[in-house]
Amino acid sequence: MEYNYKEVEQKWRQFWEDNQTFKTGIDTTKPKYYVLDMFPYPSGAGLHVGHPLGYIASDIIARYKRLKGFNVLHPMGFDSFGLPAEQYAIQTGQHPAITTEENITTYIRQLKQIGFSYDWTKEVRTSDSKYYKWTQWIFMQLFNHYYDKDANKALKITDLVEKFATSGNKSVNAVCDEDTPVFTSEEWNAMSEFDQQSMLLKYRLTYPDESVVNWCPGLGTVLANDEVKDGVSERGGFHVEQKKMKQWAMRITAYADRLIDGLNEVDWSDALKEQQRNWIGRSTGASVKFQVDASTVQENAPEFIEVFTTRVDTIYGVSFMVIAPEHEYVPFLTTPEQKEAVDEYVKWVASRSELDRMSEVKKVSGVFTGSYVINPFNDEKVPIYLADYVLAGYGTGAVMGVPSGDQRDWNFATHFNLPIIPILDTQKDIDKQADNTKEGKYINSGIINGLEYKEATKTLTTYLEEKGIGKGKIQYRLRNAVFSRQRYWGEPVPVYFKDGLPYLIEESELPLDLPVIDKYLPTETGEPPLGRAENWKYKGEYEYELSTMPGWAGSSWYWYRYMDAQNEQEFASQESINYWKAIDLYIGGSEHATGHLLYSRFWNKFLKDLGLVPEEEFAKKLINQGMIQGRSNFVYRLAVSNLKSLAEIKIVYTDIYFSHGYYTQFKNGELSLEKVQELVKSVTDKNLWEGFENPKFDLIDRHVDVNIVNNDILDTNAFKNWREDFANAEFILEDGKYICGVEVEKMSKSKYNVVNPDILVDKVGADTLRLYEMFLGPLEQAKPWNTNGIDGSFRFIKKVWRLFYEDLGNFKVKDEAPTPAELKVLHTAIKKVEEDLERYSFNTVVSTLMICVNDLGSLKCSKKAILQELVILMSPYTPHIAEELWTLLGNEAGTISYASFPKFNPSYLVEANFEYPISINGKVRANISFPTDAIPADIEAGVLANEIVQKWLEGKAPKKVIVVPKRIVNVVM
RNA sequence: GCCAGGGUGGUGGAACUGGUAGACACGCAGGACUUAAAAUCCUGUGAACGUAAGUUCGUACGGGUUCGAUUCCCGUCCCCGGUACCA
Repeated sequence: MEYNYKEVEQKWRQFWEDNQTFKTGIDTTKPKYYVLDMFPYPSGAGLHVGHPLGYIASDIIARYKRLKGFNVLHPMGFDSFGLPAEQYAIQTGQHPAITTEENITTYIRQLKQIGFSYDWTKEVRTSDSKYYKWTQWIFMQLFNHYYDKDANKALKITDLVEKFATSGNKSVNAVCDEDTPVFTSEEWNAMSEFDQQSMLLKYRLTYPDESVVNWCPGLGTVLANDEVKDGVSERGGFHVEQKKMKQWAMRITAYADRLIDGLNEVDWSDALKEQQRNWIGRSTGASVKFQVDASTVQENAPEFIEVFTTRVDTIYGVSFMVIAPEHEYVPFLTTPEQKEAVDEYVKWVASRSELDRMSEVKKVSGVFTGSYVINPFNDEKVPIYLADYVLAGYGTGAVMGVPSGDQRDWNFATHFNLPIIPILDTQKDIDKQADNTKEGKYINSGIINGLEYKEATKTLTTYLEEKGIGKGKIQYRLRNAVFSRQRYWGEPVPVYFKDGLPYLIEESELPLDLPVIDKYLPTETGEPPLGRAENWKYKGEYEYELSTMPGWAGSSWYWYRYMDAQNEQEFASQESINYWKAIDLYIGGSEHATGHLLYSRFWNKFLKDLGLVPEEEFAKKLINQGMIQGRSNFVYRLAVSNLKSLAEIKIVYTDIYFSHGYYTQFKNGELSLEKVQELVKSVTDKNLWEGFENPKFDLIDRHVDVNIVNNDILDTNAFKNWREDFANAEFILEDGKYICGVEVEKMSKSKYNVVNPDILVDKVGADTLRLYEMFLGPLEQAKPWNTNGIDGSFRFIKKVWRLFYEDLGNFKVKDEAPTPAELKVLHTAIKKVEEDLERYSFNTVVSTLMICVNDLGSLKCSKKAILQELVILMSPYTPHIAEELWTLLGNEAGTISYASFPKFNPSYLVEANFEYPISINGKVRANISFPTDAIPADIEAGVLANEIVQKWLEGKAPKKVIVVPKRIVNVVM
């Protein structure tokens, strides 16, 4: 009897839904396990085979943990705010909510087909106002808190106000803007409401700030770096410039140290942790103030320029200073002679994105301002340059140039003919390249001459602090996160403006719903789309914030909402948060390494400070799944042409398609016209070259829908039916097949390489798809999608079925006692499956299951005791067929989901004899055979076993014996 | 550029802690069953040489450490992700 996967799978999906098999609640009698997928953005292209990869893995773990007796929370939802729906709205006028709703419906339908054990009653959508009410609520908490460095946590802003009123801000050790002045309580109390509120903004964890954005005047909007290609907008090709704009910011830097320290307590890959550490970029160094040489500068020029350096010890090697081209000091430092050159340079830089500037480090560019600073240590005059490798937003926007110790500075100095001063006696070849060594003794270095690195740094820092011109400082690469977007489809910021200052709306007024607007573009005056909303004023009077929140707002806390998704009083009840606590296993793409995962950790720490959540880190274990790339297929169309003269080229595209092998020959210049003409004759009587003088041909590659290609072989009939212009296609085959070309590209609609899971579920069933996706390779590795091997997984399912049914359709499972050989096969599998799942090696489990089923097939095993355990073992991977077989074995329907995982018994694996492989002098191989009960303990333990070998060599003493557990690796004679 | 990861047969990959490289699967070739096809089952399948036993080479490339390296170290090349407004 053939296994009818369609019927069986449908039946069990229905069963799970009808019986709410996977609905989870608080159950204190069981240990809890929270396994979560990074929720998807519901794009218009629907779910492709890359999405389920991580979902299948997490589902396997969820099902495995249920078998292990855990109460498992395994939810799914949608990160449904985002740019694509808004772009679509701009193009078509359809409200993003409608687009989003449609896409989510598709996603849910597709997800349900794969048999995930989600508790759908806990679904969340970030664009649902019942959800974003709480995103806005968290924003309000951030606004109402500041970071106290002494308490090392966020505290209420009202506490801060109290402190200001009683003792000013001198004794307050809090994270705030760099330019915050010191004031007394008297001064504070004398301040106007406006000044007090402005001052508090310098402390709040979210605050309005000036930041640089990609401004596109042509579109009247701000663009993501992603939307800018080569200095122009991807959409429309308009000019893009860098512009400063008022934006909400999140004071994530307040948490920088805790974000670094917290990495020690999570089980994430070292690579990912390293990336986060580097992103935060804590560097210890010093800030140094350089006095500006007043003789050449303009009025209002600053007295000092401050730089941050991690190598204060190189200060005597400074031969120039560079400030960012957009630095506010630039106009004051530029001399009249240099003005033209400086203006031109600044203009050029403004046209370049930050990414361009960072990327093209090899090309040195810059311009002299005409002014100088004085090196405080040796009173040397140092020229001030502008260069685009210095970014205004990082540090002080100014750096000191030490060509002998830094390659970029060296390149700059060489380009502008600036001196390169050696500062360490160990530096070599500094006329050819920089040498960044810290070894050796200082030379040409005033007060640190003859000292070594550590002492020198200490001496200099002390000197700086004594003179009040600098201090030891910890600097972070991490910048405060920009939190506004000039977009429509995002959470409105629950803020209104009074007298130019932001105020929160009342909590009771949440959610602040997105207003309805008719067009989704910015306003004519350059305001964000929300500026179009009519009569949208707070209390009918005050202007609301017109920006919306960024994509990451809603995704920075969603795992708590799943715990109690319907709660209208809180973002989740304390009871549920304290039960589920944190995510035990989180699976998602590595592209979120520094975005989502960092912001989420930040918000989680903040919520922890408020006492709302119990854990400092939100995800204990994290696995990054690799990206699935597309694998495009090509057909090769024959084009016939003649080249009479350049003016008279005639090209005719024929309906003849050549198999890939001919294309390869063609590319290598091995395919002659005669050969092509001969091949063409086999499919058509027409002379395609009739009337052509000097005939030529070409093979044109075209993408072909991968869904009508199987194992790179084209389904020629499906191709003819695919599109009208292929209806009359003729094919030049190889070995009777039309073989397509292959290329790895991004998955995209236009390349016809999007493989849709629905089609595969229809063709081979959800179990096969689940099995195959896991079998593809290590979860964490990026790989192109390839459907070629899926038959192997399909065969596995059919083989399992045949363990239960004879060819004639009789159920053959017997209630007999299993043989030792059968038990060995089963228990080998139990051990491997368990071990591999515990280390999240999803692909090797599939091999283990395949070997187990093959072996049981060879043993013609149809014993109930064996098959029952096998079915449980398979159930996380192939739940549908497992459910079916489980009931066929006489168990109650649906109980397999909470059955217990087979217990491994090592005694079934013990052999009577064990062969120890041995090699002598690295070459000759032989085996020593021992009865198992006589295996020497020192071989098991992997220690030297000279005696044993000597005995085996009949008395000859080996020089050296190298033994590893269960193997004598080498005997050196 | 910078940060991080990767490169193993015709293909996807396995080898977990430095210990018999290529498990498992796809594909291919041959065979069995069949009127035939499909399905299924069996055998072979890294390369070179050899009738064979076997020998040599072989984990991107070049070096190093080690009795022993796909694994550790140094250098080079190539591919993928991130690079702060894609999500």
